[in-house]
Amino acid sequence: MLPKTAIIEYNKNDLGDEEAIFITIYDIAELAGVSPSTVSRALNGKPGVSSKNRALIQAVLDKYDYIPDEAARMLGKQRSRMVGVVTDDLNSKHQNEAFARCQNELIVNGYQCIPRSIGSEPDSLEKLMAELKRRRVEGLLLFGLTFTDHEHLERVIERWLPEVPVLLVYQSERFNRENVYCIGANERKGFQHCVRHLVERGRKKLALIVEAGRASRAKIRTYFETAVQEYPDLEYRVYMDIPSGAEGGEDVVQRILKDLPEVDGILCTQDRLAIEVMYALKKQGKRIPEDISLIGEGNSELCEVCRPRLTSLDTMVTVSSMMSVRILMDVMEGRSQTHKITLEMELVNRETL
Amino acid sequence: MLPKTAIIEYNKNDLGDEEAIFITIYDIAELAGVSPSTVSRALNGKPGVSSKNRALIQAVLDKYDYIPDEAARMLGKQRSRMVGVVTDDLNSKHQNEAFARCQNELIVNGYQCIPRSIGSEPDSLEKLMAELKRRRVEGLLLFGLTFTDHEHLERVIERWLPEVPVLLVYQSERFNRENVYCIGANERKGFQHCVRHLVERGRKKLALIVEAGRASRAKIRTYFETAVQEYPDLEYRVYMDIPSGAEGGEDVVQRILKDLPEVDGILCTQDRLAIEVMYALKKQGKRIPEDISLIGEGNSELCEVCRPRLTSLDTMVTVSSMMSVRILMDVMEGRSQTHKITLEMELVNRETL
DNA sequence: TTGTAGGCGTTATCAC
DNA sequence: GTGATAACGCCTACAA
Repeated sequence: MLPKTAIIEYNKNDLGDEEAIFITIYDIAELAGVSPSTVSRALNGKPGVSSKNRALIQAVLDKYDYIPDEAARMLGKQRSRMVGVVTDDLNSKHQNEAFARCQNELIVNGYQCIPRSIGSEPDSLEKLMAELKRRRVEGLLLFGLTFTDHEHLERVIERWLPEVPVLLVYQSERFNRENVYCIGANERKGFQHCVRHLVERGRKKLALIVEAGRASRAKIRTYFETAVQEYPDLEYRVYMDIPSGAEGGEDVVQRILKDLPEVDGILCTQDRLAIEVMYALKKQGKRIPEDISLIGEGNSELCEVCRPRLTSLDTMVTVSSMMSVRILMDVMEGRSQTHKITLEMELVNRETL
Repeated sequence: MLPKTAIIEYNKNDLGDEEAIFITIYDIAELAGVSPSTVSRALNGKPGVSSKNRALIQAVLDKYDYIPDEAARMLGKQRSRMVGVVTDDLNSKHQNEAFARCQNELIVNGYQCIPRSIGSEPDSLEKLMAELKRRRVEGLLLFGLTFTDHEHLERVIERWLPEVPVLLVYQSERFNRENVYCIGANERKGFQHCVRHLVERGRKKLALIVEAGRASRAKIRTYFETAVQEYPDLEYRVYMDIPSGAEGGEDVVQRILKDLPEVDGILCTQDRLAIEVMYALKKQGKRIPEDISLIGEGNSELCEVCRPRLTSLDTMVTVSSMMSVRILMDVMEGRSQTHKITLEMELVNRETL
């Protein structure tokens, strides 16, 4: 039925070196004895193709493992169905995982994902956005806590992607631009919550430990301090920029025990560091949680692996990232206009409170 | 100098609803008073443009934040500069991290990354490859240990991407296809190594614990058994498909202590599970490592977080993934033809051997 | 050095 | 239902 030679001829014609040769709808059309437009219609499941032809074309398509060229397709219908996914920290397990999940979700929704990660150089954001514009993204997911200069961010978006929906994940500040959305957790309430729990346990002398490199360091400190100041008889100390390795833990514990020898409640904004602090405290003869309550932040796998198991404030990064694609899709398909979503953090109690 | 109205007119012409309008090299050409081809040459830094024109064009480019359309570009020069990056396990922290790093490395090398992850359905690999062909990938990174049916894999590659270099990461079996490369660790020697270390510690009664869902389960068992059998006076038991949560640990410890009450060396092929085993053993009154030596696999962050710190076999996944992009690039740019790279695993001794 | 014209593989708009 | 024909935006001979 079908002339099997057509493809071979085609290949022979064009084959210069050993370049990969792709067959086109023209080839398919010729093989099926119809016109390219009919093939295109059949390919896209559009009406206006007789079922006889449809079957015939399908047979040829299958036979030659034909796959349409995506670039040509994008150019043809002016539509990329791409969304950019940007993260700001290669080393964050949470973000890497979020990344993987989002990418998957996007594909399920019929979109492609353009993964990027952003360095700390000030113009890298600018470059990134230009790149994304070049690829005609129809949406953008911006993960991360580094984006702290909101005016700058707003300007960059205005310049490069003024029309495409941008979702800021892990960010709870409402933006003014119509095309910018955000989802984040309520840190203020989260820390309030922790302090309240410590107080309810009868803790009076608290310490806050913030790990080095945390972008939201200043805000966190404020949240903690205002929460503590609601209880007049509390004493507290704050320790900023503590490196998160074993040394960092030992060090800060030394300092705390010197400053506040009767410390009985510690809130540490990173699980990894909290665990080091815990071991350092035990080394000093302190019992956890009998003598000192300890709360970490992140609710990571690590909490289950240390002993006692670490009580930790879940910052909802997993939930945020799971929701992010859905939210973006809603916006992109005009189903929703919610510009700001705030999640409540959750204190996951294990054995150290 | 430059007629500022051109763009605005262009926009007016074409603006149906509120679609995003992109300016083209034709617009730039008109604005700069040159031909489109000259703009194209300038854009790509090609010779054959007077420095006067080059500067002029650049000015217009900058002024209008012009960004070329990537789809059109791909279509024009028949080149995608894309490489597919496929992982097989969304939950693997190692893979997610590898993912992020590779993506970054690829961009540094001037390539784009098409991220994918693959499910367990048998035809998902086919679909994936078709998709990648559609996007004209010029290279492929296949991460993962799930790809255990090598003939199938070979057939799929043959069908969809017979010409593009494919690098199998975490895979040490040499393939016959010219376009297939692999990098992986020497598991056989790794396990031999562990057993030898246990023997050197004077351990006589060993247990191997393999976590549930491990694709290479059978091979691992063989490697362990042959290693053990080199020492005639060793006793051993193998426990397969143990779920890696806390319950799994307790359970398997019960079984081991029943089967082999004087067990003094345990090798567990997953850090997480090894740690649960450790805690379960301690609960049974065993001292680690005085009574029982324990070795995990993966050398993950968890090893540092438990007490005693877990000695673990590093499977070189981090190194493999760091190297993978470089290797693929070497192949793609014709610098190398090494089809198989094998890394030696490393036993990282902490406190449980 | 510059411009013209044709091609890349699709989709979309029309006639028929 | 079908098939020319013209976009889509860029690249690249080839000609000037």
